[in-house]
Amino acid sequence: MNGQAAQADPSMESEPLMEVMLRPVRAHHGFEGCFEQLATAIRLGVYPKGSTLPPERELAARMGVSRATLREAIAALRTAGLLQSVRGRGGGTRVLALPEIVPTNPPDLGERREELLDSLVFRRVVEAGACHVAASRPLSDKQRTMLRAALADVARAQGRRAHRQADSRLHLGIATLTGSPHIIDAVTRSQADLHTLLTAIPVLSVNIEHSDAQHEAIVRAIIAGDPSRARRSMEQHCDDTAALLRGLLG
Amino acid sequence: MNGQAAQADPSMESEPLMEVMLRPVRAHHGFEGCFEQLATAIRLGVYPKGSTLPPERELAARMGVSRATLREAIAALRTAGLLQSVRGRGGGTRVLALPEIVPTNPPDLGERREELLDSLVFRRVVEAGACHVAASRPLSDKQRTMLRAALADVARAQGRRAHRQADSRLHLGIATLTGSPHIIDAVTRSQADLHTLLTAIPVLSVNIEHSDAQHEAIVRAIIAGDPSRARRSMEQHCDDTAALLRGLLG
DNA sequence: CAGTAAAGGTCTGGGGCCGGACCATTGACC
DNA sequence: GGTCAATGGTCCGGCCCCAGACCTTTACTG
Repeated sequence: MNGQAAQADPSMESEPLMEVMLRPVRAHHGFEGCFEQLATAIRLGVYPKGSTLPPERELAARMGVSRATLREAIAALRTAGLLQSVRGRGGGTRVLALPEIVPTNPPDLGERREELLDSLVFRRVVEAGACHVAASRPLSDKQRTMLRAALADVARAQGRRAHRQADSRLHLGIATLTGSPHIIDAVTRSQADLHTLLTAIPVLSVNIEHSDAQHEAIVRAIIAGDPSRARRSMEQHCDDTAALLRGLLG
Repeated sequence: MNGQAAQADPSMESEPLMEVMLRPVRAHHGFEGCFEQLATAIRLGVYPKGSTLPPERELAARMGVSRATLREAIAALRTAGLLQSVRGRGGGTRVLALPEIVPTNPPDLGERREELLDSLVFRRVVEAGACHVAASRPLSDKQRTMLRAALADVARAQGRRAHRQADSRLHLGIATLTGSPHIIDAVTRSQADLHTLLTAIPVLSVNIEHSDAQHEAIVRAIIAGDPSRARRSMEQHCDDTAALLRGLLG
């Protein structure tokens, strides 16, 4: 990189900042972005098996792409066997199946190791922050009920996939309580990044019981309106999960 | 929105989650994204007046766009009087001037009020989280020196704009210490969102002194390797800044 | 049973963006 | 002074994506 002009502050080691400041723009990837988001939403259980996506025109508007581009992404998901489209009134695009959780190849994990470790760090920041914010806000009865229901769903989920999805919905549900689109977006992206890796955690009784106890502590702190306790509980939860995952990453 | 199929969990109020889960893909906005990022980098002082941007080919690769698209964004910034290009060896694209900070129209602020309030909430989460992570890591002498230098730059900055830029560089500098691209990205976006609004804070002696004292506490806690104190100090700093800004937003 | 609304399906012309190749300028080096 | 490398500048064919218009299907309603 060329040296800076004289006016630039020499005491500030800003090259690293210049390095990281300009990042990929994500232009020209409408199809890819659509496909990824829809697959992630289905995978995380936001659109469970049997549910119907919003109508195409509405979805295109919400995602900020043309209907043609959206339709291509939906076509690809249909080809993959995840979606089914039915035309006519009362029709729509329905979730047929959940995406296969492909156990990632060790070399692939190796390639993505740094990125996944970064995602773990970021997850801890935003999920703990989300808990703090959620516990700071007055919650409606409806919101408390939603939270308790999501917690109960995790406890009674059978099998690795169902448990993973219920877990994701609980974490995402907490994020929605913050009322902050930025936080929701950050938690969503972090969940999406780590979903496959989180699914690799062995669903052993002892792990589940520990995890369930931590979830309960988090939910209780949020409902009690105790921001510090909510954050600390989530930090502990993220730390324990991260310890397991770091074992997988090597 | 169409009702869900029978299998969908009725106890989970997931409509809000479905609402927020799918967000704009940002397709087909290469030029816009480039322009915005470059203008922000200049505005935040990452590329100060007189400095040279990386060569076009390198910049295009880093931002993941074609050189043609990047050149269009640079051309627009040149037309705006911010950049100057010189061809030939030893040439390059130099920063001529800083973007005008246009004092935003009250109606505009009103339109963006919710978004800016959200950015304040998000800022608190990611900046406090960044401090926590930065204070948790072993820092090199170089990094400590960078931090102290950035702090000194804020203290000696003259005038609203110079002070704002030095302030941004300190916050961004802290983010770089985390070593986490996700955190750096989040802090960058949050700084970019709030930059204009933060510049609107009156640069009164009492405000500056208070802010400087808080900055010092933050830096001291990070250097001391005290994550909780670093986070709390940044939370306090963000809260005090937010209180001023909420006054502006009404 | 006809009309209507709500859904998906198809087609078209045009702009945005891409990757690559090549040209022109400038300064360092031998 | 010629060569070379490092920079910006220009051009081209092609793909992605867009917005809109219009068609077809399906189920509800009066």
